[in-house]
Amino acid sequence: MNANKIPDIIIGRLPVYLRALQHMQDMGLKTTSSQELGERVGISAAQIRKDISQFGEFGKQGTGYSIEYLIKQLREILKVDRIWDMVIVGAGDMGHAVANYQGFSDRGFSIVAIFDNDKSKVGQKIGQFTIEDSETMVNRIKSLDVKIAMLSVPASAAQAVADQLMQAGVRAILNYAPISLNVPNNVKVQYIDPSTHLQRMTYYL
Amino acid sequence: MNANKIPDIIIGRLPVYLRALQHMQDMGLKTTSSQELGERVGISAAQIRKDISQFGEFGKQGTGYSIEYLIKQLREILKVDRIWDMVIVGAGDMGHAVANYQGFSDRGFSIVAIFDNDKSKVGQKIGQFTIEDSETMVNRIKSLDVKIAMLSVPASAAQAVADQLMQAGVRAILNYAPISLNVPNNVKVQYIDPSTHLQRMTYYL
DNA sequence: CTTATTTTGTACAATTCGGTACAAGTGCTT
DNA sequence: AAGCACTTGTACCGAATTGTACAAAATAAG
Repeated sequence: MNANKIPDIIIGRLPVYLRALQHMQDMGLKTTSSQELGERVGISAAQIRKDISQFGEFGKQGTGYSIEYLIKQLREILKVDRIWDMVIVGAGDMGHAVANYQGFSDRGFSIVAIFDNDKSKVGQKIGQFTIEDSETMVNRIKSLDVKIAMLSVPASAAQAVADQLMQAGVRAILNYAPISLNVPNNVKVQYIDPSTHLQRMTYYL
Repeated sequence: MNANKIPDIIIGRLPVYLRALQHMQDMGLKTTSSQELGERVGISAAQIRKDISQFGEFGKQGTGYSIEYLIKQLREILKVDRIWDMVIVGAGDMGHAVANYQGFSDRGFSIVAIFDNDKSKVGQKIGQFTIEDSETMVNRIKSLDVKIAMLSVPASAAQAVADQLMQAGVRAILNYAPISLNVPNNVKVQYIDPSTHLQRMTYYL
């Protein structure tokens, strides 16, 4: 792996490649080519080859890539060759749906705690989790040494909660609240706002 | 407004600007500058000016932009100066959460029907909606003339359902299933896969 | 009325990104 | 063992995107 600075945009495509490769592996395939992978994910073969070659020579001329090996490499590059603990803040409908989602463990993530500031929710169960009080959140996250949080609180509370999360040592936030967060450079945010995603498409209708 | 082809990447930023502007309006602000807006959304002021100026001269030197006017313009550009009907396919946890989400109507969208292929769910209520049978989906969507769908079925079913949706005339799909969809050029897809979003951040941790 | 301050829209420059094309390696067939 | 089909990794180039800088317009202050 080069010590070069890899562009964000490339890093952003790797999880898509990884997801497609795992799907192919589940279907029993052993090898693939940049051509085939490209058709699956809707990206040109050359782009995929160039992206992957940023990190090493993982393919073999004439035969393509070993799916198992490429998955292993991508998981290492993306640091999901391990399990990351996460917390959820906000136990509304979205918090519930995310907490019940079964798709995290296969992809490198595990929920370890859920918080809400509504005292009437505290103590209730979501699956195997018990909703904890937001007031205890910062210390709890510190003691669990959690670096990733999913934020599913109302927009009006999102920045304040994000500030608390950062104070607790969180470095990556998946933000379901429909508002842009202000964070320093060493904290990453990804946004999931269905209305924003939809508005990106209506222009073309 | 120029008839020029506007790059996707610019269209993608407009909903973020719009969301921030609506937030500012809710706070009672009347005008803003590219500087202020940029700080809010984490994009350079010059970038914002250039993006907006693609569509016309909406600002005034010395004072900036009227928030109300700019919102109006952006809503027209993005075609959310109207209400788009949408359907949800898949009434699992995520389908439920999306169906109960209250944030669509303010932003140009309205859910009109929910489908599932599980006969035991058909007829059950989610909020004011009754889950309908997938078998009736294509004709129902055609008769409702719906162009936008949210896809919250398992990955294994997603492509087949997407094909049905397109057959029914759907032109924009918000895909919650963790798989890349194969669609023709005249159909738009946006992806919401929390694991993929998370994997985009772990690289930097 | 004049001057200082703010802010837009855009010309120009720099950088980043993606596509094209191909040498070279691999395996298969004959 | 020679020829063929396939595929990678990369050099090169053009396109797309972003940053810099500033003229011009609007307002505010004195």
